[in-house]
Amino acid sequence: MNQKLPVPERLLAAAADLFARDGFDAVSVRQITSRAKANLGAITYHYGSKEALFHAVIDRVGAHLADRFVSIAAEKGAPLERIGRIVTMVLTEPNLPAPTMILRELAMDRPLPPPLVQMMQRNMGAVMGLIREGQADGSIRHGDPALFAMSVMAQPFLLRMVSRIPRDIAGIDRNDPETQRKLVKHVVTTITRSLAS
Amino acid sequence: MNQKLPVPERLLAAAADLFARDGFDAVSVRQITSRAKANLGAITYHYGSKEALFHAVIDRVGAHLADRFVSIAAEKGAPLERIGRIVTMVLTEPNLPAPTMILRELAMDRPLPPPLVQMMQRNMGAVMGLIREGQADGSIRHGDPALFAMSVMAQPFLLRMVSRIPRDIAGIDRNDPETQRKLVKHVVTTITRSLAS
DNA sequence: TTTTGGTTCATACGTATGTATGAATAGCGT
DNA sequence: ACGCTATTCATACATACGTATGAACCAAAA
Repeated sequence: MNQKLPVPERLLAAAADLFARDGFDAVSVRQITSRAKANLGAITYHYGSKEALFHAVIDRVGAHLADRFVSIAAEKGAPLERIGRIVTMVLTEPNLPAPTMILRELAMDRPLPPPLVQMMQRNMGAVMGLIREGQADGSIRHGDPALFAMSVMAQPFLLRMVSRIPRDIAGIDRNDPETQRKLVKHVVTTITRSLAS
Repeated sequence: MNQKLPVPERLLAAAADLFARDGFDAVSVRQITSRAKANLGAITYHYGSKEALFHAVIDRVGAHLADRFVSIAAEKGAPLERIGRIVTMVLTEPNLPAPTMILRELAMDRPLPPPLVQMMQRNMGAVMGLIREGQADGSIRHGDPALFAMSVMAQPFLLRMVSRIPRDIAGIDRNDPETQRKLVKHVVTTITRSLAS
């Protein structure tokens, strides 16, 4: 890690790595400060608490994902085509901890971190906008845009984690580039077919 | 809780409730034994360790879910129709902690509990069987049954957690029975359309 | 040069953790 | 009634946790 970064940035980066991989409960303050090469008290001093740092991480990775959604949604192309690009991005972007962190937080029975709610709002907004546009031009069938948006995101978010499943069960090896390409094509096709009029 | 149950069963039930809600890391041995009205040492005595108890819980809830999958897959009806029933079951069955626990474990960067792998194997097997049957009779389009099965499960597994998302973002309130029915209909339709030939 | 405020440090604290252990208890079989 | 095994109990242990704190340090401003 770049020692030249100021301590708050190093803490954020270390926390992002560890929280993305292991989740809030399984990561300790000592692990984060050790990885960031900072003092044990640095988290409390700069962020106030472990939880506040966690929210800062969610804000950082969430904003990044939402930016990508909004950015692709604003590109040229048919609505379904742009939805396909968003789905491809979620499935193929290498450093993208947000989907896993979202799923993990959704699976916990505790209040969602506010930055996560904000990010989901932007993501849903971007996808719902595309769906409404497609419904207006007749390329997407009628239905509740919110439900459609949830369905669009379910597959890529979950199938990003397919590499976690033993190969002989998932039937695919996501570390194989050809299989990865096939998976992306499959997901995009499946989503496109379910939305098209 | 039924005090009449033997201690191992009470521990399993208490652990199932707590692990389902909060996940392995956030639940303590003391919380489980307190809820089960058992002694602090009971977990180590009967199960060997906290982790072993966790695996026993996964085995219990995983076997239950897999049984439901296999049972519905074996019913009468067209393959797509039975897939629809499986999806409906996942979305509507009230006491079904397995989907959330699966997602949570998939979102962690640690080895999957063996009982979870076994359960996924049975679930995938049941759904893939239906897909192959549908492809054989021409009702389901050609494609990799494993990929199709993953896609089938992605939406219901994830959309079970929609109630966790603030209503004005998800656009739906799953506590409202009419919205719940609409959600189920939407998911079944979406999946059916994406599979149909 | 001195002062000031931000930052880092080493240490401490109270609380919590999972596991271990020897003693006590209970129930079953002989 | 006795012996044995399973089970439960209360307590202890070593370790770990997040947060707090006063001291030390550093850089910028006066």
